[in-house]
Amino acid sequence: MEKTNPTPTMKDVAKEAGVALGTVSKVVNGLPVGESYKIRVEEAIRKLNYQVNSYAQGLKANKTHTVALLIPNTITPFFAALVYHINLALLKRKYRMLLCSTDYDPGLEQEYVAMAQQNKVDGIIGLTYNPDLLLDDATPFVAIDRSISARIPCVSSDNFAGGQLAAEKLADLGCRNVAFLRIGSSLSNEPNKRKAGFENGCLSRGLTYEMKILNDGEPYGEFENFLKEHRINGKLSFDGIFCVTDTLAHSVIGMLAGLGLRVPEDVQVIGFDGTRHFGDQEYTCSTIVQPVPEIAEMCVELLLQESRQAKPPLICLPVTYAYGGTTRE
Amino acid sequence: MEKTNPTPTMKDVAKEAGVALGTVSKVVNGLPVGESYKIRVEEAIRKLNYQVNSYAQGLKANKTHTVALLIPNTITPFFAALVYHINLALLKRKYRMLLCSTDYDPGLEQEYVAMAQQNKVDGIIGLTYNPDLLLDDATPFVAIDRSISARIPCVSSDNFAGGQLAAEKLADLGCRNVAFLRIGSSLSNEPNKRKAGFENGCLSRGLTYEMKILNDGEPYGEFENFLKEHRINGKLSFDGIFCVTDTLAHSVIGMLAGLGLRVPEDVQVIGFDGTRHFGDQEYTCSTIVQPVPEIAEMCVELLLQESRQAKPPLICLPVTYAYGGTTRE
DNA sequence: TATATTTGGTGAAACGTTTCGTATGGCATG
DNA sequence: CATGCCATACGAAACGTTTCACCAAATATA
Repeated sequence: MEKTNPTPTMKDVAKEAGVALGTVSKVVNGLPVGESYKIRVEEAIRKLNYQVNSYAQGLKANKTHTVALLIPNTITPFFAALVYHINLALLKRKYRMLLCSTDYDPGLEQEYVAMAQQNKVDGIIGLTYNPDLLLDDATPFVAIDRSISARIPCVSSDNFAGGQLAAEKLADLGCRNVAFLRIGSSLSNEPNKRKAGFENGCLSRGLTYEMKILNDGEPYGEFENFLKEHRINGKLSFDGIFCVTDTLAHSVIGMLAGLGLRVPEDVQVIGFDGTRHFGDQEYTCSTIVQPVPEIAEMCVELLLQESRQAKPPLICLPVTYAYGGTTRE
Repeated sequence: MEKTNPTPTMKDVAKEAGVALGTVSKVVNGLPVGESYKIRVEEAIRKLNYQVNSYAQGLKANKTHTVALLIPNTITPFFAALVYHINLALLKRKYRMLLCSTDYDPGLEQEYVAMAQQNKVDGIIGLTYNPDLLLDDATPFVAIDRSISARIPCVSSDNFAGGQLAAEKLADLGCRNVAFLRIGSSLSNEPNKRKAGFENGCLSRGLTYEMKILNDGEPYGEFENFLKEHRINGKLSFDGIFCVTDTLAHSVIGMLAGLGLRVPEDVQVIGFDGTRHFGDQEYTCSTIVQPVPEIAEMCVELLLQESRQAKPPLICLPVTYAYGGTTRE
């Protein structure tokens, strides 16, 4: 009578195949084994529908083939794209992904890090906002966008060059007076780099410019006031806007439409990130594109590479401009 | 001399505290232990910075506090919102989430399921498209949107009612001739339910209607043709459009603008999903809102509830209408 | 044919928990 | 003061792998 084992173990397979435990282990792990043994074991595995217990594996090998990703949320399109492409890069290397959505909460970030380490993931990729995140040095860590410490590698896009590119593009498209728009006083400093680059670009191209930080609470009212202050004889005193993110750009475009201003005829708008609908070729606005697939690939590569480098690299990837209907081209 | 143990175990803690292994285990798991013991153990844990090895735990208890989520991608806003809210619901119960992005690939879906089961996650939540997905009955499974088998509970929003609501809303807002738009011949059947509901609503309100499936490849050209066919004396023969998703609605609105048609003055547009930018109060278009937080909560609840019910429930959650600027109100 | 050498399968030990039968100390009872 | 009982800490066994020292068989060498 066949004894139906609910979840067969290596021992069961060994018995079924009439071989030793270690032999089964070798077959499972692809180590060299005599052909006849291999066949018998594989048959037994099929017959019993055996699957390795990766928790036993993890316990023994202290390796889990799992990486934790810390990210504020999955809804912001840039984050969503990051999650997607990091998942892809991990899948390619047969790694699994533990998703940790932190909501920008430093406490939660720390909690997730502790959990990830306790959970013995093989590494952590983090886009975090806790300036004094506590890391053990047993678990490799790669930061995105924000350098955490001198010991931690960091991958980001070239935010300064992006700001500069936006200014140059607006200048090329005929703008003379431009504005930089961002929301709130974010904890991160990419916006500052984008702003600095934009400023630099404006200066080198002789554009007059204006910087405006919208209040997080009610950007609409503030933006309207901003526009009123800059309207002379019914005409806007600027003809180009660089928004710190595409999301903000979308809002701004909506507000402009609500105020009877045409984009790109009256004002040209450039965003930042390179958001687009999935599978769609079209960008949702003219934008500075972050190379998300490359960022993802680089993070995973750095995280999983065998040799820790003495001096952790700070990678800065190039950005590009893409037309998305909110500029003249 | 203090021996610096790289990763202390329960045994180390026991030695440090001068108690037995089992006592440490009890303290760690919050089981009743004499107060003096508890204090000594907790002190030792702090001193050694001990953390439980959850792989040993998983091996022993056959419980991992981890749930796998299968979803086509994280970029489509509806999916992104699902991921976010399911993560939240899991976090509340101190569960972790293994994210499996499947790209609509049935093979990859099956692979992930096998991996999840092998990995001994405590359960799987899946929005999948493989009609003959193979599941073992050891791992609880909850389906989203698509009922997989009679043995598997399924959570979805009321797509039929949503379609109906869209028709009624358009009727209320003064439309007389409307169109239903979708892209491609998706494998899923929610679009069909939305269409059926819409049809039903149109009939009961006396609207004339038209159904159009846009080709996945080049929706723009097709849509333009569709419009041309329905233009009589320069005027469109319909005044309301119901799009099967918000994403499609956005594209359609862009196309309409490109053709010189005003939304909502010339045509009113209603989407489906309830997409909005993160933290923003505003919907990106007028839309039928899926109750994503409730869907997430329900999935997790069903998955983790102790008692498997004899007859797995098919949950159908109510949808609502929300104004987003692309209708009269 | 006898010995050295290699090849490759064997199975016990160990990874860090949880569990549970056993042992011990304290307290109540007669 | 002796006995019985209860509460609770103890620690060995088990979970399912991987690893490695050991051993048997097969081949090569003299």
